[in-house]
Amino acid sequence: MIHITLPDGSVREYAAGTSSADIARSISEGLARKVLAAEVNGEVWDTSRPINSNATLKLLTWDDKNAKSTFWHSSAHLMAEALESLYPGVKFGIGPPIENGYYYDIDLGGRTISDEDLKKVEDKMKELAKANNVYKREDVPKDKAIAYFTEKGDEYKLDLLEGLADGSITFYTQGGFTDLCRGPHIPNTGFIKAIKLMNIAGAYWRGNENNKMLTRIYGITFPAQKELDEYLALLEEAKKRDHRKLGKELELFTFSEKVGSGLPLWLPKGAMLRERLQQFLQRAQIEIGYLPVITPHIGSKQLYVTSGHWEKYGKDSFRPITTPQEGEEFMLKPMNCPHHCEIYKSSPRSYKDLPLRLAEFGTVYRYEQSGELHGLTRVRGFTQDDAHLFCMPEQVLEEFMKVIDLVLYVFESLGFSEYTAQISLRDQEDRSKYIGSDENWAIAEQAIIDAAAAKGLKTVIEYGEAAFYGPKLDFMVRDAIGRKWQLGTIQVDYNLPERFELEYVASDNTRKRPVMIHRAPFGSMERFIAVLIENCAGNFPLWLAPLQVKILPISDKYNDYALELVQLLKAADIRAEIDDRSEKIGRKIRDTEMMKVPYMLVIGEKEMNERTVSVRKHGEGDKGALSIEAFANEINGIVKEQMKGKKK
RNA sequence: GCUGUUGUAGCUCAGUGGUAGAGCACUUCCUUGGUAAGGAAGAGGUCGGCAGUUCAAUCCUGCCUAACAGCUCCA
Repeated sequence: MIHITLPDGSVREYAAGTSSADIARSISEGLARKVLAAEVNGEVWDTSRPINSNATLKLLTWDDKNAKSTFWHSSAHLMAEALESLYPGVKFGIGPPIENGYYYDIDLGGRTISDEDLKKVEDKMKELAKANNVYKREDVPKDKAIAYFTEKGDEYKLDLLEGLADGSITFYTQGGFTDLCRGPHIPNTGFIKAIKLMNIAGAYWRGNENNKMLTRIYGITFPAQKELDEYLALLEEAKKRDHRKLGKELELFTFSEKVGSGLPLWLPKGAMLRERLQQFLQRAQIEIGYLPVITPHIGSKQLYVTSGHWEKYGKDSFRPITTPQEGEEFMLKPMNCPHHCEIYKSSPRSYKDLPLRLAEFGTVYRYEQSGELHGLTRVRGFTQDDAHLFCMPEQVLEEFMKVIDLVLYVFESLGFSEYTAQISLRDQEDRSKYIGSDENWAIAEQAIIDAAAAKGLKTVIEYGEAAFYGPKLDFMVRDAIGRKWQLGTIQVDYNLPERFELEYVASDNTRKRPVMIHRAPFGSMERFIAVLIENCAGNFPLWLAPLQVKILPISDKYNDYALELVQLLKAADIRAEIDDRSEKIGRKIRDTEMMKVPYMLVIGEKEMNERTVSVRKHGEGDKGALSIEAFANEINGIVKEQMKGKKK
């Protein structure tokens, strides 16, 4: 007999060789029908796999992350089976589960597949799913495995087999399809009730652009139709919130082919929003000792040779521009730090001056590959809410923690309550892509880990994600519909001070090297606003709304009173406009609602005579009449409340 | 950058080997209407750009460009 420990701590006794499916059945039939996989001693297994010794067991159902992965991985096999039956001779790369669904990379051998074909594949999958085919696991010796895929002519699987040791190779078979796979899988295809193939894309074999490009088909499946419907509804919602769509509709920003791709043009409403944000952060920063500086948009190429950026990114940057007479080379600045280093050097620094915190909303230009450009989240010209903190080594930890406080304050103020922090460290194998001494890297990495721990951040560590000059702490926020975005960043840098030979005079009158911290709570104004738009679906909080109040006269007769109101509200620091078109009130309301203006004031005979306003709130409707003063006070009160704790 | 898809009026989109259409927006006029689209008329396009095939190209072919999806990249 063996002892099985369940998550609640209870221990049950079973015969050796009992499978987790059997155990599930022994608990309840209902549970058995829902179990997709099992976590045995922390490892995910097929439910049919016999357990031969004492173990801890967690039965995994759909709501478990690992169960979903297993489910989607099995779905990838199902899709492969469908593809093989529809397109004989098709070869398979890899078919893993991903965050939402799965994909399979396939080589169609010169054939192409269209969106219409996907429907056929989908139908075939549904048909095969209904057959309730069992996923059968089989240990296969390496030579047999090689023989199988040689016979099949699948060079990709053979390529994969090369990296696998004999004795560790398993095949899974369901229906008529056999695949090289380490598993695990769900019990049978019948669990897959709802299937949707999402899209087709190209992907290089093993992600290397020198290799052949395979066709990648993305799909998602669910154990019930209802869940698929919900997922598709979520996608619809995401589409509605897409900042590119809302940015156009709400007249926030635009792009012009003539100006150039990746170069956003901020329209008046977008600029208003952006300036509100900038002012908000700038005030917060001044309060905690930051000093605003301003530097030009270009800098001598020598500046970037010194910084190391030329060597590292020179060939991927916009080409230098030259002076006509002397041929002197200048770069569009790809970052602000070298300029700030020179500001540091503009005068001798004493330990008493440190930390020196230089802040600039600095616009930078980076050549991003054409295929990378995406709305406001990836552009070629953008403004960083940048600052560089020059401090003594012993101040790093405290400064770093203060920055974390600032970042969290910014997130909270803007409604991002769910965030995670990623500590990005050096690649442990390949250190050639980084500059700077091992010793300084070790110190910097430790400082970040300590600061994050001291602030109680929940963090994940990613190796190989560091910048070339230093480790980072990146903040990822989760938006209203669950998508993750990288925003703020904090980076420790021992390298630039070295390259720029920055110094300060210490208390013992020796010259010492300061440490730099780069940080940007928003990251970039562009990306942050993109995420903000999607998070609030364009319904900005009142303090940020480009236009706060639209005044809607019932007819032309009340335009004068409406204009007077605009002046009164503006005097009260409220952003107001009039809609003086000769349209009916219903039309004016509709148009204003569509523009997501927080407040509408309906003005007619009654309001003019009584010197009141009829308040209508966006998305809520008629709120009744108020005196002008009462309304202005309400607006200012709400803004004040929203700004509470915010440094205004 | 790579693969695929797309590019028609300010916006959303029909359409055809014989030099183009809708709705909304816009302009003017009528309407002065009380909480999500009042009516009429008008104006607006070298059908993304450049070549080629053709008697004839917005439509077919090639190249370029931009957007979209994904890959790769991101100081």
